[in-house]
Amino acid sequence: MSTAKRGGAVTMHDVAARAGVSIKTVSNVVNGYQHIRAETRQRVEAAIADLGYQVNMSARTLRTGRTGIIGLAVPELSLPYFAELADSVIRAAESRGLTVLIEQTGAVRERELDVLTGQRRHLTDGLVFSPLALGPADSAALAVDFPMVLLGERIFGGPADHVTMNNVEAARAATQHLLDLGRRRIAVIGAHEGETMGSAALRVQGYRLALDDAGVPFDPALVGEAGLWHRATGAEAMHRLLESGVEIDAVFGLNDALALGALHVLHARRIDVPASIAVIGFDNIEETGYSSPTLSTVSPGREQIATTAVDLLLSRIEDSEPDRPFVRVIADFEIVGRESTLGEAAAVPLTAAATGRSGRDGS
Amino acid sequence: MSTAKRGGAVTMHDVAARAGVSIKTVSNVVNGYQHIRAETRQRVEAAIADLGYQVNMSARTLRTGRTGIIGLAVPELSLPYFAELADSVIRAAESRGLTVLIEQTGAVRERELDVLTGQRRHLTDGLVFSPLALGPADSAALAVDFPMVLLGERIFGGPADHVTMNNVEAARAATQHLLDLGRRRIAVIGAHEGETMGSAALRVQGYRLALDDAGVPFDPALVGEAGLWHRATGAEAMHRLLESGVEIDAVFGLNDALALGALHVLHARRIDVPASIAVIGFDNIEETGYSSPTLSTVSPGREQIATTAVDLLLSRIEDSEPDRPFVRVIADFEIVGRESTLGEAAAVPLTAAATGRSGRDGS
DNA sequence: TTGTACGCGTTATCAA
DNA sequence: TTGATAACGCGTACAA
Repeated sequence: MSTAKRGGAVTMHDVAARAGVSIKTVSNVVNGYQHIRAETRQRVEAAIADLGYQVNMSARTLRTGRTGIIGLAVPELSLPYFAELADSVIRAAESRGLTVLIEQTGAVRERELDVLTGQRRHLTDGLVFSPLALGPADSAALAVDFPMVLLGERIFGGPADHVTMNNVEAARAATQHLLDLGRRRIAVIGAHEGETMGSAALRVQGYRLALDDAGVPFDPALVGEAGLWHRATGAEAMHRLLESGVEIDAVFGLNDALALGALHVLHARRIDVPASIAVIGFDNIEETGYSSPTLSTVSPGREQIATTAVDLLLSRIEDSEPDRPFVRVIADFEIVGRESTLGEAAAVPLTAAATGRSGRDGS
Repeated sequence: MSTAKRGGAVTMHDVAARAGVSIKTVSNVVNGYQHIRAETRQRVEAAIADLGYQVNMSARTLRTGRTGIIGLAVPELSLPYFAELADSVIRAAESRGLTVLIEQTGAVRERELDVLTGQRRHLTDGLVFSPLALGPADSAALAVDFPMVLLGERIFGGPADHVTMNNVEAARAATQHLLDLGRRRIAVIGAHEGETMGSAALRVQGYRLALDDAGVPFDPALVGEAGLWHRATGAEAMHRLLESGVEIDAVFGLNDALALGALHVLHARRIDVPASIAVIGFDNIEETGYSSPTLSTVSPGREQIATTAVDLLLSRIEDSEPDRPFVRVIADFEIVGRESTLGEAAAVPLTAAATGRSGRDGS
């Protein structure tokens, strides 16, 4: 009936005594062991209900070495994309009987490294990790001896399972969307100078490929740097671009926060979107459906990413496929056209043609 | 050096052997016990570093009964307010050496009750709980035997510590802000029919008090219901109000998501904000500083709420003040005036006069 | 100041 | 099908 925890928790011994069986039998019942006499099982279950017994997870963990908890390390929950991702991961984990422990790294390299070695790892059976600050040079640190799945493409050949999306193709499609609307002076916001492997570099690469295809020359003056992908940095980058006097008729924000920051600045300056400048983002966070104007974006299949990551992690935890090589799963994407590129036409939101691709290959 | 976890974790015994001391001495060093010879301590620390020893949390938990983890139960992380709150709680907990385990209830009553009795409670030392679906009738279920701090005002005299804000006064101030601008036909969005104790009821109450003070008659036709406080429900409520043909010159969204949904509808209908209709929200989520127009709102002192909640919980966990009665802490608030009420004047965001109050009283 | 030995509540091994 | 008993790794009396 009542749950006793503080002050004398009820243990298997108590249940065993009450049911007149041994502790082992109680354990068997609790763990769904099959070969138990129905009558015995019922007695034990009655005793469990009477006493309000609940398994002591610490003891079970100590004994089995498994906690039933997985870690999720993200930069910050106050970034909507990661909050929504966390939501999806928690749901996916829950449906598989797992609990999620979230860690915020602040996208700080040192803290990202901590996540790999810290005490908290002992509380978890595995880790879903979305690194932002680590680079190819940290590849060695990622060779951990516990189950881990990496999200995002920052570390390419890392010694772990990866779930990512086709950043190059998705960015290319987003840029193509702008080109299809007749835009030729397309700025990009959120580039990372000198980076070669991360999402920023890959998305810029897709942007350039689309330009090339269309025979539009690449103009470095149209590239806006932004280290952190926040609304504030997007606003600053947009501001700088406008101040520079360069001609612009479209903006590709490498994520939605950047694009929303840019939208904010354009609105403040009374620049019409999309008539004068069209804007597209990346991530399809919920907010993009409600901004003014609503924001066109790339939908990265968040649910798919979350469930795939949890499943891959679980297969490592359970070691169901012992020597499976590390895989890289590429999630689908989709261009979502809204008012910031289509104008009135998108007032009743419609989803543009799916240009997603997916695949799965060893790595 | 290297972290060994799988395949033969290194234990205190290994460290003790390596350092040539007993396991007890290792334990003393690990736990910062003072009376240890410097030389001994160094030998032990060297052994710990050499072997890459890390404490086994499960064993420690089993022994001490404390996990170092606190639970945080919120409706969903995809609601920006709760994502930002979780961010703050995680930071506050971290600075006090605690880890946070987040649970999503979906604002479903059954799941909120589960949070109080489920297995997960065994993984945590206490719970910070933001219930939405539970009502006064569930008061008994809240009389739990583990440390808990409730967030928000839904259950009034609940048998637990509370951290809340002065919903009535804050809503009154928000409404007053609109009245000060000369608005008289102020709609409110997010009301909950029949509710008497929750945030919705209290905020509506504050709204009515402000109207009374100003001698503005209350008009039920200006009240828009919205069960869930999402952007989508706010948009629907705004839509219904406009369709009803009632005269409106301002809108008070009981939270920011509702107000942003309303803003979206007003924009779609080409209704000028704030010239025709001024809008104010509640929560001061980051998005409000970037919407078009930027959204005036009530800032509830999120950081203060988070740190206070964690501190109260910690005092219960450590039982530092054994028979302290349950307290109700009321956090400060502040009206943040932005473009959606002030128009151009707020183009360079400025924070309006702080009208917050705070207090702490037994309950 | 340090060591010995026991117990926290489970699961697992082996016999019965 | 069930029971007795030994770990799991750590903290802590109590002893030295």
